[in-house]
Amino acid sequence: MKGPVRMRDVAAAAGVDPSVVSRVLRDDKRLSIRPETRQRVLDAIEQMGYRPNAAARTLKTARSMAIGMVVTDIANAAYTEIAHGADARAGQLGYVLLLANGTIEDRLPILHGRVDGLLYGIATSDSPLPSRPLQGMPCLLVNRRAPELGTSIAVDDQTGAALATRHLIELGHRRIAAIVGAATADTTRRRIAGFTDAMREAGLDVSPDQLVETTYDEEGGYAAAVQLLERDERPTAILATIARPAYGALAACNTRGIVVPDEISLVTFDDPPITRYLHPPLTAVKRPLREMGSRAVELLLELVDGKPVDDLVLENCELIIRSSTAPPPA
Amino acid sequence: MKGPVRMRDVAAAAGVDPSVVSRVLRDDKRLSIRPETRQRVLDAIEQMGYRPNAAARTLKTARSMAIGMVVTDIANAAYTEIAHGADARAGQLGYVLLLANGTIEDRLPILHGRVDGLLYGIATSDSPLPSRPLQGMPCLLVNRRAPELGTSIAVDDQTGAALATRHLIELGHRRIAAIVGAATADTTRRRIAGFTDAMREAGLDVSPDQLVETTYDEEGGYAAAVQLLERDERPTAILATIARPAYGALAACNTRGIVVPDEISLVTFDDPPITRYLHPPLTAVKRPLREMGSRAVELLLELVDGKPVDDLVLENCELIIRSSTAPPPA
DNA sequence: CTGTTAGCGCTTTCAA
DNA sequence: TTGAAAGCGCTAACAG
Repeated sequence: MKGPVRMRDVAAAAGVDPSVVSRVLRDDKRLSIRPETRQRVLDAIEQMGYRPNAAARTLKTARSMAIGMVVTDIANAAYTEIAHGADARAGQLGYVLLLANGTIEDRLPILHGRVDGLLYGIATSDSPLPSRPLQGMPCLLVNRRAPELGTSIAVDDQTGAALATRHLIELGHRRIAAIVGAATADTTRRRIAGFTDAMREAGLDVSPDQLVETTYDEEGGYAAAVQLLERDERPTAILATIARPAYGALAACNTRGIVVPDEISLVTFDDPPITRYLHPPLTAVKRPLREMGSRAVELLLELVDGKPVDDLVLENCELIIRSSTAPPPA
Repeated sequence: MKGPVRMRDVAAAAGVDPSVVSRVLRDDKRLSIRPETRQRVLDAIEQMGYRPNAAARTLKTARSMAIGMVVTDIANAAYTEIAHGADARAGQLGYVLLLANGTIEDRLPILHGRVDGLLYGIATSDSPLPSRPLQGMPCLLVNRRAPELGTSIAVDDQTGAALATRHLIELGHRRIAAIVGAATADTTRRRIAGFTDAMREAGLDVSPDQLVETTYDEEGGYAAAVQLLERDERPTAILATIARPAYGALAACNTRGIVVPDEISLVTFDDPPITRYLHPPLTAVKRPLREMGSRAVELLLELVDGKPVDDLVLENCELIIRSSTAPPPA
């Protein structure tokens, strides 16, 4: 036997026309077929191990039943979490989710004709944006808002950051610092806004030096924390608004023998399993990332159907209190 | 303008035949064309934002120029690392890597006709195996060996585990325990073999109770470590042969106030960034995961070309010594 | 130097 | 209850 089994081979084996096989396969309502004939077809399919060719079907129907997700860093836990949610929902709706690494600009040409729509994340708002907006491919920006780029889905980072900040204030902290991402990212702006809101609510001022910028890795958070810890008036609490820098910040405290939470409190963003196995387990703002993935798929498919879709912001950030936060030292 | 731009639209705009556009696009050597005509074509493509339809091209050429990678857990850091390496290499070779979540059995039908070949990982060797072996789709098993499943690529876990064990022995440890994965996984067998080899080399016996089985998450490692720590003759060193359980084991020590490495040494497998930001930073067996991804792509493409391919085992595991290992307490 | 032509494997309308 | 036929958008061999 040479080459893959085609529909016509199955048809020949079952003694019917290829179109009949097609309709059996697709469960065509308008097909009336004798049970025995249908069974012959099904048997032939099974026995020959026939698999429909997706390319041919896609070409014919102009629908691939696949959606793509492009992320710049496939190792980023937040995005794999989103992808998880997206994958599950896509499956329920009869679609496959295909994940590709890279920028949407790079991947768009390659994905064109392979997927019906695209979910994409961008690292910071100053990363290169799709210039010619996405050429007829329905696209949804995930985890970030950017009106100029079209529809997006994001979580309410502002409320999330405020939640954490209020928790620290309620514990009695006054000197609170925040470790934040690139100033150009809108997530950074929103998290800073949440932090500032909560501080102001409590009658506390936020001066620029309470905000320390970090890169998106552990190293950046470590450096940022060191800078804070070396100050004359060391903060009694740190809100690390990004996960990996939060781990770096924790390491900085541990390395210098500054006991968390006795001497300083620490809050992180996001809640992968490792969070509760750190030393100490970290209090965290848990963003609804899976839900973001599943809602993203729903919105994208509306877009694919040509329906108008509004930006969506998920409100339900949650604060998970663990042992990295406590009242400030006396 | 309705619908996507097709090749014939470009051709019409440039005043040439579609086949000319095709050949310009593919850089056909045998095409002789006046520079000005080529430029007209290129301009039309650019100006109309034309993107070739992958489905049509795939159907015609019977090559999708995509390879798939199916992993059961997209959040597993080892697989995202492998995917990273695979993606980079695929890109160099003119392919896209598409990542899908699930088992190969589930995904194979859906991917058929979308990709030219498939990389896949399986969780443990007792997870359901593809019964009808993959129906003409070139497949390569990644990160595990399983002769009955066809060609595979893996790392030399045995040497890796031996490397770590010898390090502990050289530090003076004698009572060493290992936390290991499911007995059915061949990686588990190989790591146990490496551990045992190194112990025997040093004239040390390995009794079954020095091997504690864990699930593949932090919780399992935590539980396994607790069990070890509560023994009358507590081990002075633990080789945790899986990353997430290793973090759990560390947490167990930290929680109970058992100081690593002063009171007990700990070695982990794999070396994601977090490893050196834990408390203390962990000594680790670093497997060449990226390389595994890139070599996997190379092998798979040989398979796609119908060439025979032997199983490959990468030898170059590396021991990264950090501060979680030290001589045993006196 | 450029156009014609015949499909790739499948779906779907229409006819028998 | 089933078959015939056209064509999705593209490529590649061959003609001109």
